[in-house]
Amino acid sequence: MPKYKKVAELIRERIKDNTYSVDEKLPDQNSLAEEFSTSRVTIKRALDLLTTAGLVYTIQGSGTYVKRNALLQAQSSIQIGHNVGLTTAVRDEVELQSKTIKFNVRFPDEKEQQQLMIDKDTPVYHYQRLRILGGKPYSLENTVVPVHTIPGITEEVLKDSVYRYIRGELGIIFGDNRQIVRAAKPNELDKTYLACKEDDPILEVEKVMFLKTGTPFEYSKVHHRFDMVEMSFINQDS
Amino acid sequence: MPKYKKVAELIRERIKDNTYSVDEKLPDQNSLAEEFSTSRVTIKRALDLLTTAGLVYTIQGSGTYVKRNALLQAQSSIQIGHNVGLTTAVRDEVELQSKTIKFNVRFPDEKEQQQLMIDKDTPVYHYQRLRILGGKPYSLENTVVPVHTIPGITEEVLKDSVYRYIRGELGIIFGDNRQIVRAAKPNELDKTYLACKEDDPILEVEKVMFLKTGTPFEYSKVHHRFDMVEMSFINQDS
DNA sequence: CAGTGGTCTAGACCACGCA
DNA sequence: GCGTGGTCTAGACCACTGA
Repeated sequence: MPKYKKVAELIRERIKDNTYSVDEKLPDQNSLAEEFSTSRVTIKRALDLLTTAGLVYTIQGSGTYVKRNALLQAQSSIQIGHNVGLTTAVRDEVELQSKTIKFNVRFPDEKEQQQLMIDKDTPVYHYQRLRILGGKPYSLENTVVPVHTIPGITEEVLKDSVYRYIRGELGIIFGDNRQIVRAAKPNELDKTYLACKEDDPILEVEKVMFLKTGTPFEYSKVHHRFDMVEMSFINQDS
Repeated sequence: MPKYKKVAELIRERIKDNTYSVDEKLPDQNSLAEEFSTSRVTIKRALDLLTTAGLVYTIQGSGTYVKRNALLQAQSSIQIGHNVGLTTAVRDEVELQSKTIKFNVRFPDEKEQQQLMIDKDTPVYHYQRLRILGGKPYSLENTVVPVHTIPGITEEVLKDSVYRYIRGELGIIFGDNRQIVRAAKPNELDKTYLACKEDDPILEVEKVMFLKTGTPFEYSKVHHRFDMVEMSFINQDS
């Protein structure tokens, strides 16, 4: 682990155990550089990490301060980018299952061509899966994946995790993803598989996943039961 | 503007106008340093910016490459952190209005105390506003703000923009915000003010806004008409 | 093994906050 | 004007890729 990350980790510990407490000013960068036997540039990089993580803020000419809400963020070690995700309103010990409703290969429609940056003659996998948590269905996935980007998807793979297959078996590295979230009315499939009543809303998530190289490799629309899933995220300041 | 930002901006231009095209390798950092009459460290910082912005990716030992989907991001100049927001499914020329339904001062309930990090004796403003776009109501805000953090809110301020008041009049700097998004059934207020039918879903956004210092200054729950608002965001890779 | 990106240093100068 | 953070440099060493 590079030194600037180590230093950031050490300072994070100090914030967590109140060595540097909320609203307090940290020692100046020169002092920190001396204490950690490093250069000021390295200290600056460490503090930048902590700033991005939402633990501290700096005022040029004044100093570096611990944020009022730092302790909320200080628990886990430094991980940025992982700040968005689905939260199921359920405990951990519950069993997660998948049931494949549909699995075939076809050509993409226009929207899929555009989102996946492929032409109309590029074959895609198309599958629908029902996700079940503790015996209760909670979301219905509808996914399209270009065959030439992620080859070798089988019903076996779908029973487990597709992402684990991509990362583990194929050794492919993920990149960004773009999502759009809406509220929607349930369609016939939702009523059938998610046991939605006529007036139960759906949380719809439309998503495009990219590889590190910027190649889109998955376009999906997922319908979630409104009473089992919510999405949370953090907006960084600019 | 610092040099590393200028360099980043110049490289972004080159990607945009195809001087460096998709999937292509950029010149190595030493060459770039020479060309821009700067040091390699500065080039590295510029490339880091572009990486964060999703335009390029690097492979140690190999080089820096333009992402396949770089052009989508290359249009606007470099702005990170602004990647999450509400999108109204409407054009620009339409008029935006606010109608204040309720405005008073009271003490916070338990949830509000916790979210705003205040105790039960700290007075808060509480207001509800209907947002109207081109004559059509599209969202209903329910907002709580501690009086001692943002003093001087009036009905006049509510008619305009509260954020403009905070930033402009009070000169206070915003920081992060945390949001949770859900689908929900409409309540009586929604039916009255948003003209929701019984089976029209609601997109509910619960949000806490923080100052740069980490002090929470606003806790809100906003109900959006499902057919007028969606939320989009980008997840960075880690 | 040559080329490339990732990290680190010591020292310098600038911009800003604050008294 | 002093103390602080923000930027920049030249040079060095290391880690990794790929021929």
